[in-house]
Amino acid sequence: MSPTPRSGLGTNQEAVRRHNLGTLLRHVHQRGNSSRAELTKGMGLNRSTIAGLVAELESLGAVSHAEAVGTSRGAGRPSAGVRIAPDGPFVVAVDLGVDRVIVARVGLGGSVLQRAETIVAGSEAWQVGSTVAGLVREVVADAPTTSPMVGVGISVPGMVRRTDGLIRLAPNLDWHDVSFGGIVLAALGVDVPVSLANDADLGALSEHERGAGVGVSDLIYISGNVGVGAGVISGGHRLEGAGGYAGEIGHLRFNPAGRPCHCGNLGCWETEVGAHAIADAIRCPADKVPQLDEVLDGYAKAPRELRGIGSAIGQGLASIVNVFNPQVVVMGGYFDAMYRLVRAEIDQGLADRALPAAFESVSLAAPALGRDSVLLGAAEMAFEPLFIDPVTALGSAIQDVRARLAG
Amino acid sequence: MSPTPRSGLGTNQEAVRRHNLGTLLRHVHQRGNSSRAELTKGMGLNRSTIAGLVAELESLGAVSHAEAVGTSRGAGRPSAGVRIAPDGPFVVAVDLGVDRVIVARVGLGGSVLQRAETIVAGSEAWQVGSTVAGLVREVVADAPTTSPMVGVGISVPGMVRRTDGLIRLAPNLDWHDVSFGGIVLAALGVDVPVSLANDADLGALSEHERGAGVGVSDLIYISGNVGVGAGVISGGHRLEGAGGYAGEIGHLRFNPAGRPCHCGNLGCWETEVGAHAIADAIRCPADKVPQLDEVLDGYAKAPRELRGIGSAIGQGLASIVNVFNPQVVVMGGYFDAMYRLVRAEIDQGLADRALPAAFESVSLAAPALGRDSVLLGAAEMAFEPLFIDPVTALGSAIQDVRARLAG
DNA sequence: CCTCATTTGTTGTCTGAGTGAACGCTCATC
DNA sequence: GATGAGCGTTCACTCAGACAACAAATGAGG
Repeated sequence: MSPTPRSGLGTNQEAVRRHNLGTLLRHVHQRGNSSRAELTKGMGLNRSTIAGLVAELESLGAVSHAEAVGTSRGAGRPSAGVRIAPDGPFVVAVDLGVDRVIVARVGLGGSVLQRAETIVAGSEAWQVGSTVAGLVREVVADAPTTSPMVGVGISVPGMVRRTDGLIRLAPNLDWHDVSFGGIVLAALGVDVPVSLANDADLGALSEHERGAGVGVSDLIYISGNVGVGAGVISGGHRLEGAGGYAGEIGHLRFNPAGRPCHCGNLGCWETEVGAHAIADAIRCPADKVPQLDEVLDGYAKAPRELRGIGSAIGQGLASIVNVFNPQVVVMGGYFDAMYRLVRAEIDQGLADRALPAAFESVSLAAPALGRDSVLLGAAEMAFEPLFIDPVTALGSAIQDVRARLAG
Repeated sequence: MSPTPRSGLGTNQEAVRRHNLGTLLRHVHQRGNSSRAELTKGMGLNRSTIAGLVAELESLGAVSHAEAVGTSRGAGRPSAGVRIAPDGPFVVAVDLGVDRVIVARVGLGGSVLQRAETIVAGSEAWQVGSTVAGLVREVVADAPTTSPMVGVGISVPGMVRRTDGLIRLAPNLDWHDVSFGGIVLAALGVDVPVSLANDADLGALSEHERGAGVGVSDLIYISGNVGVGAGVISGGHRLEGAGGYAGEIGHLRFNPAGRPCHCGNLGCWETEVGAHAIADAIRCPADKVPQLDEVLDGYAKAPRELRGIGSAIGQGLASIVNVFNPQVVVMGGYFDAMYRLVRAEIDQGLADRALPAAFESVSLAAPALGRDSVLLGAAEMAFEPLFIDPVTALGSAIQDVRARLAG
């Protein structure tokens, strides 16, 4: 009904079909299995049009027919079910952490079909790329040969250039200007669409799509890994920035009389609420900092030392809330644990410092997808081309992945 | 070619026509007078389709034919000109300042056809509404009777709720929860679409459309009025936030050991770089604070007292650049003058504190539309429905405005 | 001055996507 | 078991945009 005003391009009817096909598939992806009646209402199109679209997606192998699915509610002939095809398209999601890598095969609907995880040994990019390639081979091992692989989505704890996916800087991996997508592809020996993005951005994406922010068009995912970052969804769109580096909230000025930050400034927010600051406060050894979330989970009650940090989190969030006016702030990474432990301090800090208009409509939330937010966000990103143009995306997807990744 | 993925709705061919008609008109609005050949290239549609669209817009009275417009460049038959109709649709833009109101009648292409301005006497909302209504009557006095008025756009120095245009808080007018749109309509005695928004947001809009940020999809307009705010365009979209209050950068935490801010906190950025801080530094009397930009224009060279403020501006901008990663930052309001005076300090402060990745792609710019940025942004906002659906917008526009506003 | 290539406007036909109405199927309700 | 409601299916219809052919208007070159 409302095509983008910004592209400046006109719409022809080929584009209409693409859009409707993609939108239909997106609906199925979001709701999981659905029915044609639901889709008719959801898309505002005619019954017969929906029938045609579903038929085309069936012939593409993306969805399959299901007789009279679920419990019928009310009178009338039950609507035909539209099910995600069991041997339908999938993506591979990669969550690149500071000390471990998680790889998963994810189907439509966001279901994790297979997963593999390992500790990262060497920190050289090519080593990690080789490790990832091995895990990818693992997770596609049981994929039906008829299932096409649409793409690979990779989450990176650092800044990713949006034009080409170059990793500009991943401080905790000590990577600079690494073309990790190319490295992984080379290690796999195939050519598939690979997309990379910042971990916080992807956390926001998945929580928006199927987590704590469903139906919320303005949300922020605060990522607490070793560094502090944010993914922002505003008006339903990802906030990317000119280069793709938007959301670097860790380096907001917080206390100019504070400690030096690795970025060169004094008293960035990250120096007060980052993993190292928290670890110092609770005397957690430095080598356990990457698992800070698990360490914090070990506490039943908040040690006194964390209270001040809780206030600092709340006060920093206030700036963020003032600037972005989100409806939901999802506390990702170790912020989830922190919010459980020092909720009162965080809430108080936020209430004290946020502007009333922005404060009244915001709420803090735990990630509904738990620790899989970022992983599932990588999957969402990889699926995206499928919802823009299913025919093209499935055309460029690779078939019989198992065989082609054998080497 | 690429309809919005977010709306979730399907596209039917009625919507296609609406979109193409609107997009075509938007092109004409942006480029000013154009030619059918240009539009064919710009929209990626067929020649004959463009011809049909132009014909429909002509019959709607929005554009008119022009034979062989401009200088022909190269061989071939010269393309028919598509001109903005002289008696075409217009909007009324209102720039509500702290101490004055500017009202203008603005035509397609962003041309100011008539303008009126006055000092605001009383600060009661109904008084201001009455004043505005009077100015509106002035600026439509010479409008052709066949020219339809599409709507009224009002810029407000404060927070505007996006759902209904309620002014939640305009600190420098001392307004709380004022339905100013309704007040103006009541004073005018007609019913036209009225839209309100924050001044900084509108500055960003116009600078993006036809100012220093043409072709730039990520820009920030820093508004220096009495308060400090920002309008953000990201990925070509306005950043609004859940309630419409996004961009309140004046209350970013800057110096927790600093002066108290009217918002209740200590050391907000605004307390260091706001109009009152600058006025104090240069010993400008308090009653001249609303005209601080003009006061600053009186300086040929920066007094020493402004240098520290320049650094604070630069350092604060660094936080903003880190968070939004814009390509252009437009220095609106008195920041324009400040940038002329203490450019070195601002640049230095920004360079010192911004992250390299974000810093390398950003540039600061003066508002290309001068002091009309905000006013023209209000016009752009009011025109927006016309580019979404010209037929409907012109249908609900009011004809023969002069007569109907006579009372 | 004439011819040619080039670009665009104009016209009529065609394609294809979504619509809408008629009809039949399947359910819940009484 | 009759009835109504909701849905799938089919087919004719509408209409927006594409496409091809032709006409018109320019600049370049001889």
